Amino acid sequence: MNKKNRTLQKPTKERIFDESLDLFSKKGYEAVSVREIAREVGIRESSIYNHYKNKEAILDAIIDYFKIELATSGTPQEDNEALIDQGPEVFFEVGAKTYIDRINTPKMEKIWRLVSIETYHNEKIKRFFKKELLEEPIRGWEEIFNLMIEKNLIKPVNPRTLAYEYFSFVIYLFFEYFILEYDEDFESFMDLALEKMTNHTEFLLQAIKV
Amino acid sequence: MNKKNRTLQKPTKERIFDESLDLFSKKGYEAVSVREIAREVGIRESSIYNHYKNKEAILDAIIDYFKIELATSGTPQEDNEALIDQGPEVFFEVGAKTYIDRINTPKMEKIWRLVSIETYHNEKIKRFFKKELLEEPIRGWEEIFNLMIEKNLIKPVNPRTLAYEYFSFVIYLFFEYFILEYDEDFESFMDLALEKMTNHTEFLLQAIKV
DNA sequence: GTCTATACTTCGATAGAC
DNA sequence: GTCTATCGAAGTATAGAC
Repeated sequence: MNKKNRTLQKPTKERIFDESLDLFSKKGYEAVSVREIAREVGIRESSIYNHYKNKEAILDAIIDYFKIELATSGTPQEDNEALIDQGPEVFFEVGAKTYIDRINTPKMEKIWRLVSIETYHNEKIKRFFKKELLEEPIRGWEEIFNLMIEKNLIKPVNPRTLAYEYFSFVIYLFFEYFILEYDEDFESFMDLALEKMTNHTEFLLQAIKV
Repeated sequence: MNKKNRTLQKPTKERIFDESLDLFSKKGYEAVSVREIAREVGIRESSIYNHYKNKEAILDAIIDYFKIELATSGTPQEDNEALIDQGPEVFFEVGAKTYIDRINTPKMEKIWRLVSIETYHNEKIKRFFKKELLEEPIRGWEEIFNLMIEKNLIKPVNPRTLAYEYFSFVIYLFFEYFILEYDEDFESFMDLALEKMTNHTEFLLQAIKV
């Protein structure tokens, strides 16, 4: 490849990252060989090791990227306080937007899929999922519902119960999409998922409104 | 091994089944080798092939066993009709009992775990999960809620929405247990899960009671 | 039905030339 | 930084003796 073409292309390390993510998210980490990654990138497998220590290091890089992207997305904690006074409707809307924003690029969508399918047997991913994608959001929503109750915006139901009521449905939708229907059409799934989520929040709202 | 000991022992085919299930549910299908199964059973790997055509045939046998066990458990359809008149409380109780019954033996618990972790990348298991463990129950619960509305036992909320409200939480609990917390203590998880499920059904009940 | 022996394949990873 | 060449380990599966 001449110099001109090379300057037009992404660096090899980034191409390894992208192709690995593509393959991992489609087939699972174990089912993808280093040879296969190399073939897709267009280099020999031994050249991979000039960029990453081993296969696992590629996975680690992907997870690190995911953590950083998640950390810089979503609503800042301080804004929550101001939003709460506007009532639960606004909050559910912002909440839904936050989750959608987090899968809004093809890259992030692939990593979500990868995290979903590898959680069960990669200890690092599992701990990350439990802590950052389950316990932390539940805790956050509990706090939000608690404040709403204090401000008399909703009925005084146990805020932890409400957090589970709201968030278990989100987890369910993620499960449905990334585990069971990932191959199918994204657009039509998303339409249906949004409709389900709307029904869910409307039901919840109806149940707790003062 | 002499004849007396052999008669006291399970047939080799059953021991292959049991050890395979044990290993698959702990480590995942791909991560278990035929050699490893053979070692646990106490025979050579080549002897496995006298009982099962190949590794995949063992998995198929496990899934078949699971299907049969599921089909013969649970509440018969006809009984539903009679139960509905007793109101939603009774139904939620029976529903919870049904799901618990289905993981009530160590063998069934292991298969649940196996199905949960292999769904993402075994096409047969995925189709089975989607159809029998998700769509069919949702459809069943929709029908139940629909009848309750007709009999004026609950508020006239969209029965499909109610089915999702109820059942997405069940899926969530299964996900939490089999994917995220399987290693941990079953008893203490079960206590917490039952408490969560009780909170959930109480909340739902409160929201839809006439 | 179990054994030994082995064929055959694929994997991750390294050494060293260029 | 990429290549050729190759290693050792591990995998599934089969043939044939007992």
